[in-house]
Amino acid sequence: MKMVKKASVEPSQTRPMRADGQRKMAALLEAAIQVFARSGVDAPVREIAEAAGVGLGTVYRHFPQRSDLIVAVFQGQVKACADAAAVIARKYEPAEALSRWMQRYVDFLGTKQGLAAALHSGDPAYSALPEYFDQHLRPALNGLLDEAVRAEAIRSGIEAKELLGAVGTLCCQGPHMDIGSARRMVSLLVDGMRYGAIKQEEPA
Amino acid sequence: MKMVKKASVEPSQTRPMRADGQRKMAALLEAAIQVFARSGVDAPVREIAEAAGVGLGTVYRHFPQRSDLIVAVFQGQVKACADAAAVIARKYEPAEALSRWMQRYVDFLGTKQGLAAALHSGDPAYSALPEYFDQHLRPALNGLLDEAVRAEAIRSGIEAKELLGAVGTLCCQGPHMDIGSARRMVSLLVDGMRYGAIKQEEPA
DNA sequence: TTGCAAGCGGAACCATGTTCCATTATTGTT
DNA sequence: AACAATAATGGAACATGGTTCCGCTTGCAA
Repeated sequence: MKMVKKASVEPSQTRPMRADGQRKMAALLEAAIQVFARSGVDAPVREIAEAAGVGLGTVYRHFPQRSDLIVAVFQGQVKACADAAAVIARKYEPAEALSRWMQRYVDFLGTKQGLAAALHSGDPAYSALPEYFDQHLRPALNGLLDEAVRAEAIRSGIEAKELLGAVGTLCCQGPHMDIGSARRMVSLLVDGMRYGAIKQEEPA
Repeated sequence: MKMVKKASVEPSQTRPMRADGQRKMAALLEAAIQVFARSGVDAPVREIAEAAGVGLGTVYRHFPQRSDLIVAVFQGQVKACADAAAVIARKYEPAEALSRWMQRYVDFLGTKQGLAAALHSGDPAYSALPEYFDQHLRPALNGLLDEAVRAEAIRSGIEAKELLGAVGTLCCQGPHMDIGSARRMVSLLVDGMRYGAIKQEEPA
């Protein structure tokens, strides 16, 4: 059992991807990044295939579901967003940290045309997305939430999953996608949590 | 110039709709109500046509855009929701009235599978919806908002349109559409407005 | 060099929204 | 009552976009 070098994505216990396969996959990822940025995450698959100089079948071979492609493209940024929580928590007091991280998440979603919408579409083609996001972001948010509650800066009893979902929906105001509006509404949401805090602070 | 009886929808300054036309239109509306309730507002047009025992062409003759059909089906309920604002305002203090009306709106949107999503989809087929909703609901909400601000129960500077949009998005959590979650998040939003009020009340 | 499984391309299929037009039905007029 | 004008109908046809399928090609190990 020789361990040949593995491609970034490989089924365990099996041979590594063929060289040309890896090449196409990389081209696909590259193209998807471009196309998603230009036309949003709901760009036609054909468009991505063409941009990558690849057949449709090849797209589906590497990314059986549309959402697999999206996850592949954004996983780095999702992780970065999750990691930002700890950094922010170190710099600010709990409630402020929570607020800032929420805005950080808004900034991420808000600049990916169609991502937020896809996240909540319920379209089976995107089914893997909510799971992926929740799995990675919930722990991060939960940490911030716990600290803020412990500091009595916000009310308790808020579900991270619910909050995450709310931010996601607030970021999908159609195509006009006014990120400023999303930011204001999320800010209102955070203030709502402060309103029920044990220690009632003076609002700015 | 004899005023013949007019169909519910008729271009001004023109002959009334033919008798069979009115019949089909009524059947269509009837069927749409059923189908929307059963399969959501994004049900295939063909399904509605079939349910009404009508050809596809007939659907598009009476409702050139998909959204026209939706508006026709829900206009009564939208108006009722708008009218509820005045009633509620008479019964409760300003902030409470605002809160209750917002929940009223959530209840409306939340029980119409897919309506909230359509409202924010940006899909040109639904383009008339946001306009219609905004036009009818904004004045209602503005009244409540003004009173609450005047009573110094909430902060000022909140845009009714933005708030309406936010509630709409919060109501489209995919198909699972947990109305409880939407209610909690909207409640948080309202509390957020209270947090910035001049007179800071004691939270419950 | 050669055999074969991995990988490829894109035609074909399905679902859905929308348009078009030959056919049918209603209605005011004669 | 018969007719002409035209409103209204139904559904085939077109467009778009996701997904599947399969015969051909190619990298790789023997």
